[in-house]
Amino acid sequence: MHNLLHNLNDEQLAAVTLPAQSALILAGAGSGKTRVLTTRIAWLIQTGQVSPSGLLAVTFTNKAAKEMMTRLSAMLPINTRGMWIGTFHGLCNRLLRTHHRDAALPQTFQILDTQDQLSAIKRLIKAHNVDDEKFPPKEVMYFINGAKDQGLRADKIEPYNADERKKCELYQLYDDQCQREGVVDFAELLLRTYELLSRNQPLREHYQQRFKHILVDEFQDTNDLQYKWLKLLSGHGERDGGSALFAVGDDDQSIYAFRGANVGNMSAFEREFKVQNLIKLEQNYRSHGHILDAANVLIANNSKRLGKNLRTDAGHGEQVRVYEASSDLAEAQWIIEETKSLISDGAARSEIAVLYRSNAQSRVIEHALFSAGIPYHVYGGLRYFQRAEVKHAIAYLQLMDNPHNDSAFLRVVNFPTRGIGLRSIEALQAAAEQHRISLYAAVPYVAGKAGSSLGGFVKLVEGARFETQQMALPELVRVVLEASGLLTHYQTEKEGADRIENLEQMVSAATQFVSEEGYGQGAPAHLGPQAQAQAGVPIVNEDGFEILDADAALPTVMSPLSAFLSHASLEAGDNQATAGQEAVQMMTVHSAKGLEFNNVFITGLEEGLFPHESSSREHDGVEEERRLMYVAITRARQRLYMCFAQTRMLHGQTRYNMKSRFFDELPEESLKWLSPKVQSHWFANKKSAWDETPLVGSDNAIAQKIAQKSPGSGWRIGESVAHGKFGEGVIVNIEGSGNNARAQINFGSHGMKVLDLSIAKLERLGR
DNA sequence: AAATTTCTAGTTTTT
DNA sequence: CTAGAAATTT
Repeated sequence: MHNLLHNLNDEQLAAVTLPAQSALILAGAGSGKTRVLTTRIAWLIQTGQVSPSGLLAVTFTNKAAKEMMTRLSAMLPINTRGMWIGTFHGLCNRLLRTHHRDAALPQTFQILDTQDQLSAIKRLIKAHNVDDEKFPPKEVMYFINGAKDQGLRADKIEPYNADERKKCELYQLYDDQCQREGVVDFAELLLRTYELLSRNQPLREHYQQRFKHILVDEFQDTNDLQYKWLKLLSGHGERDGGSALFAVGDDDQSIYAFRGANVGNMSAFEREFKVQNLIKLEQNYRSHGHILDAANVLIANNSKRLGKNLRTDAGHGEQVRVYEASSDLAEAQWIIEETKSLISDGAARSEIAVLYRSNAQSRVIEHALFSAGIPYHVYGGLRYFQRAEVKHAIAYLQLMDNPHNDSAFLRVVNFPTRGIGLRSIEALQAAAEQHRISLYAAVPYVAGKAGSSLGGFVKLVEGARFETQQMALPELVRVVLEASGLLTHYQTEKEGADRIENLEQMVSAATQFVSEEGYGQGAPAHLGPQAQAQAGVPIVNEDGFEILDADAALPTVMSPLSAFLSHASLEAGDNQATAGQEAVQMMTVHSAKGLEFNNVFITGLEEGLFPHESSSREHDGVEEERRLMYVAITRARQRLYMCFAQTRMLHGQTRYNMKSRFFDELPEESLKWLSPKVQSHWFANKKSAWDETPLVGSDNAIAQKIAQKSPGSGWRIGESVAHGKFGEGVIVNIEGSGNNARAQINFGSHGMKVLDLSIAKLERLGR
């Protein structure tokens, strides 16, 4: 038994072997968080404290869930497939499929991804003649999702003003529309499950008693609804004790507030669950000392922290290399040079990561890497199931499984084109609106030519369903690709080769899905759970309430087709981990979270970019940016580079930025400035002046000197200056001349100022 | 229905 | 500037 616990440090061991009570594990970057989580599960099972079916492990990404299962399989000889390990959304999907009746959903309900949701809202706004200038669909979507993420239905929101009242109305209409169509969005999966369990006592108690242990990864990323969901499921405040909730997270790596994550859940959890077991994992196994020092010193500038300090046994290692480039192009060029020398020193390309704050920054660097002939891989493009052609194919499959999905209907009713134009659709929408039914169901109500062409489309879908009745999923997919006319369509299109390839790939995706998810290879794709079920034994509880437990994996509650469609929505496919050739890894800092590399470049460290300018407007925005910087730094194992540029093209305009404030928050001794640290003759001269005369006097003297010597003209755009009150800044623009010359200066955190050059006391920071 | 022009927004992302 | 959507023309 104890081999499991081998090689754990004291902190880790303590966390793994905690008693069955609520616990909060503050797991620093690179402290072996996943290891603790999986070993804890293995230990609980191996010591007989809980059976594999008695615990629930929740993650945010499929990748993390898979990783956990893989590691667990390696530790214990158990089948992890049937275990309750998954994402919030995946687990909710499983519960809702099993209890679809109680949740008031059709068994074949479908999941809208963000694109589908947006188009559904656009449709709604149009149908109700709402001004989309005043209520942009995106904004309405954020409003709805934001409300759902807090667990709020439309009728529970107290609108601030008329606009918000309208949004609530739209929210309600949207929910009605989804209900009619038999579709749910991502947030709905969680909210619906939450409501199901809170309203249905026998069901709730069943699952509460079942899950003796609940383990949550990345707890700092939970939103309000997810926290409520966990509280409910753990039976907090209901039964004695409730289940043991084991939360693992790092408040310093909370970087998803913008999508509803609430770090406050960590302290709320500690308080509300009266957590006695708080363990900090502070031993870092990833980074060398200077890198860790930089991270520690930087993050200490944040006020709202639970408090944690990483340490390493690895020794200081190299200093962080800092480079100031004259332009974004020069920055990219420098990255190329350093990358080349890393590679020639034997570094693997895949161990070199270039990180940036926003995607727009990747272009220049990509271009430079391309010109230099260095292979690279950019993370975060379109994912497989998001590609237009794949979404089209999916839409046909969706219609076969649930014809009332209007989003799917509209996507393909005239694609490939079959003479169903705008007027036909409008007639159909009118009929659907009138009878309050789906577009598909409204087809018989449309008369004339439009009616017959629409009828043809319905026949196509029905025909495909009939034809594929006895087929296994991969075969079904192939038939639908043909019958829909998609393959033919792209064959005739000149640039359709890639798209055809993607469509073909769907057959193999289906094959892989069927074998991995445990569907009998030849099982008919349409076959309902009843026909397949050999598991899923009904459970009768004390009240005589019959529950079909969502016990075994999905095959018992879903047809292969439904399951595949859920899979397509919930797991949009990897764009990550294209572990193809050896390539330099390029990604945003956000997507670098959880990864590590021997060599890391953090680029574009400029005020306005990183920290991003919009962060200063948000509550605790700069603290979040600082955490983001902390995440970036802690990705590096051995060598870390930081760089910034004096000028940068952004939105077609040249911008002059100051270096990031984060440089002032890093320990001097851990940094090695490769370019001269903004010192020139002027600066040097100024220094001697400082020595001779008191502060204020010297400032004045220099300002006068400047004013006399070169009234207005001596300054140039892009130049760095310092001001007694506003600190360091960059001249962005100069207007007027002579004694009237005024300069627009970007003082970073102090904002943009326009100063009269003959009056303002400016000193030059040479470049 | 396809091709062309015009407009417009422009952090971060998973499910 | 520039990608992607929307509007407009052919």
